Amino acid sequence: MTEVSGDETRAAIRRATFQALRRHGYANLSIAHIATELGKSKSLLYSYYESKDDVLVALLDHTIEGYGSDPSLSADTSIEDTLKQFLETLLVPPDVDEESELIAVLLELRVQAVSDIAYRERFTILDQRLRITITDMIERGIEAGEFASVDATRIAAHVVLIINGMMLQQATTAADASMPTGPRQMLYSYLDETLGTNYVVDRR
Amino acid sequence: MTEVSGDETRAAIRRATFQALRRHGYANLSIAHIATELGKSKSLLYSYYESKDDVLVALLDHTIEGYGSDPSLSADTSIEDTLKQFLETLLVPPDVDEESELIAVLLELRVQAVSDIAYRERFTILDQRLRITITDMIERGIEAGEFASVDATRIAAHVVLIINGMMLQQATTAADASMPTGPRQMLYSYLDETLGTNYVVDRR
DNA sequence: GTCTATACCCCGATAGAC
DNA sequence: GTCTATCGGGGTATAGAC
Repeated sequence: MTEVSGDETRAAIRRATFQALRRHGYANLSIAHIATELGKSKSLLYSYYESKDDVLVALLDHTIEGYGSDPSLSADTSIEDTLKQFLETLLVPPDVDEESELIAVLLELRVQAVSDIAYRERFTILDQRLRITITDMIERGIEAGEFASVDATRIAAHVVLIINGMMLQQATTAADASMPTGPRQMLYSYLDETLGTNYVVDRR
Repeated sequence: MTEVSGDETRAAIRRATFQALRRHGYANLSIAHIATELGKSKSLLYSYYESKDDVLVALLDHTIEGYGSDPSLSADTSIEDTLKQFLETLLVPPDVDEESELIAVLLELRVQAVSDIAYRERFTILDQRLRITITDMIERGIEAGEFASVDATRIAAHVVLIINGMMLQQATTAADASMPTGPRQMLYSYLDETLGTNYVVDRR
């Protein structure tokens, strides 16, 4: 089918755009760079997308589509583990390709929201979705008696705030010996203290 | 003196660059835009700076120079108030010009650190400085018996994490009714609970 | 110190062949 | 579906007059 082939090409273009973004950064990203990464000519891109902006938005939409969706584990897994695993996928997302530099790319795209309304809408919804998912998990944990009886909405908003801070710091600062502990430990300690659980984290 | 005049021109160029950044965003910022904002010709900029990048870095250095320095209030002010006022200046910085959109500009510059080592170094140091300043304040508060006896270094790192998250959210998402409370309240509640103080915030 | 003019390059996008 | 060739425009940076 032509459609399938078209979809595959679109997927290939997205991957190429992702790689080009990693290599050159948003500021220096050009159609030529994407085409080189794709191994095809520039003009081919215009058979699938109307403009450069169109390509970028398609990448963004595809990237945040699955990002931050509830992993919904089997029923015998504790809510604590489910929450923990969920947060891990946010901070160290499953490999998109070889290297998991998704956070850096996502951040570069996100900052376009400062001037671009289309981007702003998408990240507003993304944060919202994250807060709702985490709120639900905490509430389930409270009902199950696993967590202390806290204001789930408030905690979830705080967690999303921390996650965003972590992404920004992780992508824009060098490793810093002055940090008392890794940012991921800080998030887990916070949850530990707030929810009354005891997160054990695998160090990296 | 020619030097003084030169410094004044440099300052004017920084202000023009700041305004141009606000109006066009980092991605669309050009020498021509800066010159228009300055009310002078493009080539004049090259009498004061070697390149466009040079202009941007100069703006960055000047901006973060004063940013996050201890306000060091008079001795009769409580440490709680000093800390509170300090955090306020970070989140709603003193007017640079008319509109205080410094956070958006600072964020756009910061994200260049994803690909640019010069930027990364500067923001690593900035975060470091912030953590140290806040750690000192908390420790002074503990010594004075104003705060509970907590791990100041850890709390400070957490606060910087939250501040960075707030900046990112504030600049890249629309106002969101699903938020339980403003992000500033969330920061103050966190400090309240952690330090055992009782922050009262002026709502906006 | 500040200008005009211009060199030179790269970019996004299109036309049209195969 | 994919290519080569090319157009028009805007970008950074420089030369040289005033």
